Amino acid sequence: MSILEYRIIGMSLRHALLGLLSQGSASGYDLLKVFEISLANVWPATQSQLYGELGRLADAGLIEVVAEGPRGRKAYGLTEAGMAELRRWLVEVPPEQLHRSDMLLRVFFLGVVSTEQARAYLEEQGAVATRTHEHLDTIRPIVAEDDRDLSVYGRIALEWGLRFTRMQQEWAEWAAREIEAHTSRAPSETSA
Amino acid sequence: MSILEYRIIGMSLRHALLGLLSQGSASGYDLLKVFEISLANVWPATQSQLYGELGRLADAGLIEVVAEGPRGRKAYGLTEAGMAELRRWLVEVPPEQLHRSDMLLRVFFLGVVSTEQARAYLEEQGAVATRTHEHLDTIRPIVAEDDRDLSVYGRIALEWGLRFTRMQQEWAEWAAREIEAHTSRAPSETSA
DNA sequence: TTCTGACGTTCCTGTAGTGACATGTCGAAA
DNA sequence: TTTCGACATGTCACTACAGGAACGTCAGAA
Repeated sequence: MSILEYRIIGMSLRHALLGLLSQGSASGYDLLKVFEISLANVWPATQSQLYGELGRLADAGLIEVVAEGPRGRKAYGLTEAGMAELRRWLVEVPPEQLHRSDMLLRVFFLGVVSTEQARAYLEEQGAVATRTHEHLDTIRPIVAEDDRDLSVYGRIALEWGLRFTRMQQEWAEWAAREIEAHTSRAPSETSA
Repeated sequence: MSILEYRIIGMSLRHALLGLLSQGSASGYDLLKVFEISLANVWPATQSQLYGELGRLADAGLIEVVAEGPRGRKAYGLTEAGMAELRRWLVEVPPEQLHRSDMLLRVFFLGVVSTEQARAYLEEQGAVATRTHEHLDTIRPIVAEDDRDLSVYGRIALEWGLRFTRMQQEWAEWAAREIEAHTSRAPSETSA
């Protein structure tokens, strides 16, 4: 049996923009703020990427300028074709199951530092996860209170974050214990 | 190019190579096989990236050619400087906490498809996670049996995968139920 | 009035990542 | 002997991404 086979179908910035515009028209600047705040942990994007992509989407007829404002502001809205593309992506294109994981890569090579350093590293990771988890927990009531029709998806995304951070935290603790157990069974020279 | 002007922020392909070479010398072709098989879901890399990076690492003095074989084969090994850099990266450089998540991005916009489609999507995600989990579970005894000194880190990485997939699966089931509950409370028109 | 700061877009440079193609060596089979 | 497939490295063009400089507009404060 071969290791998982998957295809990487990139370009989700495009669909992030379509998704945001499906919830109302906005300018590049507006969208940039959304990326800086609410979408930062999900799909970070920079201004140079964003404006470029908006231009390409407009050329492709997926979005169009629906209003112009002061200072050259252009508000974009989704076209029919854009909405169709968004739906198609959501339903038909399989999501990426796995992505590059800096952390996992490190774990593969933790053996080259001392056991003590490896344990300290994992404890730090657990602590970071705990902090993030607590932060998410803080904003949970705020999201829950927002009872617009769509907010169920906001809650689902938040819950993912909560579960992910808790998992990471428990894993880090388990891993640190595992290293300790391994060390006491077979004490190796501290190699760094 | 001197080591001084060599940038070391981000770019974990570099450290993946150093990590692999820390476990024994290997040629570009050997390393490519490792990326295709065991490192595929952690840090995918292509051949064009790999050979280029090997050249740059050699120029920077972090690795060196330790043997030459037939068909122009060059086996690389880690230098002292390379090992030092690997240790530095592991211990000093903080890992990225968050990365792009295609899946979460989709959840944010699930509202634009019908409730039925959204539920189906989440169930599919749960099923995929379950399959991956089962696959990982299958290879668990193989990893456990390999009792070299370093294998504890292999086990830790595997455990991360197991916990991650279980978390994802439980979350998808929870989310599907959540959507169902939301729908029965406030039945909305199927919008697609 | 002038200055400042937020708004808003455009462009630039450099690096990272992808897929395809080009080049060549070698062993074994037909 | 020819040919084919695995081995092995190298290069190319293109896209994605990051960071920021440059530039103009407008509202309100000093």
